[in-house]
Amino acid sequence: MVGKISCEIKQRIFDTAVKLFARKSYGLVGVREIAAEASVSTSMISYHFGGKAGIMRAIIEKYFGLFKTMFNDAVKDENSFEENVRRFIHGFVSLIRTERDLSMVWHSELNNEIPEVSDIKYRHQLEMGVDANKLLGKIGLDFTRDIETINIIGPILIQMIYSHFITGRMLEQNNTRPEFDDEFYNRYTALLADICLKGIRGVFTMDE
Amino acid sequence: MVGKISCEIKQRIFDTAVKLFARKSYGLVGVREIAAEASVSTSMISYHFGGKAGIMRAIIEKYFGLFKTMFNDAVKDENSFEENVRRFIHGFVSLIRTERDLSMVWHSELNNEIPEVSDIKYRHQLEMGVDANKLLGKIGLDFTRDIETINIIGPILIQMIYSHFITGRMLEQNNTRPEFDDEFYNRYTALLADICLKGIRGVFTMDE
Amino acid sequence: MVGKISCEIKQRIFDTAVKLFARKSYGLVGVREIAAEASVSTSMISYHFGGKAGIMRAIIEKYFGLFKTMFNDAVKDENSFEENVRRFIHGFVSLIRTERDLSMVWHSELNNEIPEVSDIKYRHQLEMGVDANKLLGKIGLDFTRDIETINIIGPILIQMIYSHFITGRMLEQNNTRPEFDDEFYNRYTALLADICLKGIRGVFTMDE
Amino acid sequence: MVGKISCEIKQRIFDTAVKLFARKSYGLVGVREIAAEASVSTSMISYHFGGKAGIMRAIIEKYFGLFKTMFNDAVKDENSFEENVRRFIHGFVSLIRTERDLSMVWHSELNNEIPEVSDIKYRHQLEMGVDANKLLGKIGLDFTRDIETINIIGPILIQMIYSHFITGRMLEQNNTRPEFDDEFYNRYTALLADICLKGIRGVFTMDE
DNA sequence: CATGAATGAGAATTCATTCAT
DNA sequence: AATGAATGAATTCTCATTCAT
Repeated sequence: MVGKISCEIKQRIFDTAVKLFARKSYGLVGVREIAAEASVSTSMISYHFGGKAGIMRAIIEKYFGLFKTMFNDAVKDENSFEENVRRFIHGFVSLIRTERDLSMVWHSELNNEIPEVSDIKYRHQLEMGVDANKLLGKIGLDFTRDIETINIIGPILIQMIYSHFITGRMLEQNNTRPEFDDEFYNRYTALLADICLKGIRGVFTMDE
Repeated sequence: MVGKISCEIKQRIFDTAVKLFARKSYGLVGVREIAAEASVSTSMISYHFGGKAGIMRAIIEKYFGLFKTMFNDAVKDENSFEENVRRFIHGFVSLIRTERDLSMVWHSELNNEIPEVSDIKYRHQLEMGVDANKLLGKIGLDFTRDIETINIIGPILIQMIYSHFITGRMLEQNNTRPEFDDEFYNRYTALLADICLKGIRGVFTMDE
Repeated sequence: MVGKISCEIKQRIFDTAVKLFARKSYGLVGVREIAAEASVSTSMISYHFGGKAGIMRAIIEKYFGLFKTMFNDAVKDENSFEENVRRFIHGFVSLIRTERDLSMVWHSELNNEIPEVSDIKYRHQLEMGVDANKLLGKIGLDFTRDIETINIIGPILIQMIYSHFITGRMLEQNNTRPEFDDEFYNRYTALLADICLKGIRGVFTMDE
Repeated sequence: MVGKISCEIKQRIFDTAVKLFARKSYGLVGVREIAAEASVSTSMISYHFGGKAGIMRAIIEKYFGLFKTMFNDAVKDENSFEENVRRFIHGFVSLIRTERDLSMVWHSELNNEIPEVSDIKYRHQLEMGVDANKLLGKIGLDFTRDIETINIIGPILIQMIYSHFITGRMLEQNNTRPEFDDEFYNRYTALLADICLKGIRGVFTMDE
């Protein structure tokens, strides 16, 4: 089973690596650091994952599995476009919150050229394109004609949803230290959906 | 002047580093690689930038200077909110296109913990918050009351604008290899502005 | 019995190790590689041979046992010098052909300093000196007086016989890919004996 | 220039590696050991030779250059076959004596599969075949018809000449510790030539 | 200004072996 | 008898930096 991790040590390495990669990026984290933080011997990384890149592969597989499950739970043919958008955004935000480090690693390594990993990245990205079409198709787009628009809007959606988390640490470092609780994320999710459906100004006309 | 690089070798190092960092991330690029690609001796990096991190500092300074210039050119008090949004998006897209590698480095290193660089990152991020407020203030937001919304919408805007470039390489690898010319970026800019102002569906009601 | 291996797994490890050592040398083959190729667990090597060096010891013991048997079968007091030389060469070539990998390992590790193995190597080399004397003594040499000549000719004989096998792989890689069948080895054996008995030119005066 | 080594440290690494490889084989010697014995930093090996295998490549190149020079000095078209054989043997023995470790490394790695080095080994072996033909051609061999014989006798010659050095250390370890001086090597060279020209028994009929 | 040899710390990985099962 | 997870030492190699020239 993809992403299934049986051994306890293997899991600890995986979790630690995800945490460190999220904070410092793949290239700036060493296997010694992961091993030390996970309290295992360095050789265990090669033993269980076949090397540092192997952890990255596992991370991408794991993330994609979660994304797919989330997507299939959220987006249904029988729903309206608006409902699908809201449910997708909600599901995506929940996924990022639940697996924040994992999600951030996936996102920040999107653009990194790591040869050993590029094959599975490529495969998953193709599948995400199919998903995007399924979501946006409801709006009445013709995939063959409007492929450019789909290829633009899909990424926009993803980046919008991620936006808070990308700048999250930055805000945490600043003097304004807001609390990011369930309440906040409800507002965040609603805001995203409103912008998608009505534009920025729509957010405020609705509020007032 | 900020970001001004006088010496020709220094400039070559800078440009090469930007190109490589954009492709492979800061942590995965070594000084030897930069020096070789720039056809200079490795010691020149320490000499001109005081080390690898020094290049990163220069990159961030340079990017921020360009951003600030762009912002001040685009966003004016005398313009309407809609006009400011459109001009900002246009200016931002143009900046990213003109200095694509530089922009990608800035963006992808946003979340990376590089101790030697974190101080200037922090300072600049604060200033961008001020800018965001200036842009969104036109919509009638009260900075003191709606700070959360501003802190959410600002990043959303940035990520939306970046979205195409983040997934750009991915698209280039896929079988669909669209041409990204001026025409395309006009459509892209308009699309972004429309989504901001009217929501996703608004994009299509306008088209038809 | 020396060299006798009872357990089936132990035998598989031994054979695989011989094969790999012959191809890549003792120092360049790891226990993991042997275990994998033999489809056994790595720990079996320590279990059955007490470690990697233990395999080498077993190899040397095995080879020496075969050599001794061959020698005693080939060289008899009642034979003439010429007959003994021819029979010895024939037996030696047959031995190398039958146990080619084993023979190559023995030969190529002749000069390698492997501390854990040097004691048995030393003991066997002494015995081979005795054998050489027995063979060459027939020619009328006085062991006590002509020991230097014996110590020279013995090794010469061995290296001559091995010569084809040492350069065998080289020839196989070259464009000329001769077939090495029984016919060939008959010619090879005769040629060796002729050189020993008559010199290089003698080979050709006989042919014509 | 092939084999030319300018830097003093590079030379020290080379010499030390040759010494250690000769004693323990390529696979059993580590770069740390070489560096320590040569009193240089470990990284110098990668710096100057591009890695451990690079030393091996340099060794093979160096040896082949010396061999070629020796061969061209010794074997002349105007000489008789016998003279060429004697001069070749003499030159070869001198070469091995002068560059004993180098020669032993070349010889003992003949059969080792070191992927990074196999290309140059292959190239040199081809050229040695050409040399062998030149030497033996004088005896009246037809290269196209007698290629098999040449391919057999060439290696035999090499192994005969090497034989003393291959078993040399062995003899040194034994209780009989003969002195190997110029006198000895004169006898050794003559013996080899006599065997080549007259066979083993010829050695003694001449002596007596 | 610019070089490139040199460094030592640190990188990832592989090693042979052990040990609980 | 056999396994395979686990280890820690040792492997080769790369790192960013320094320094004499």
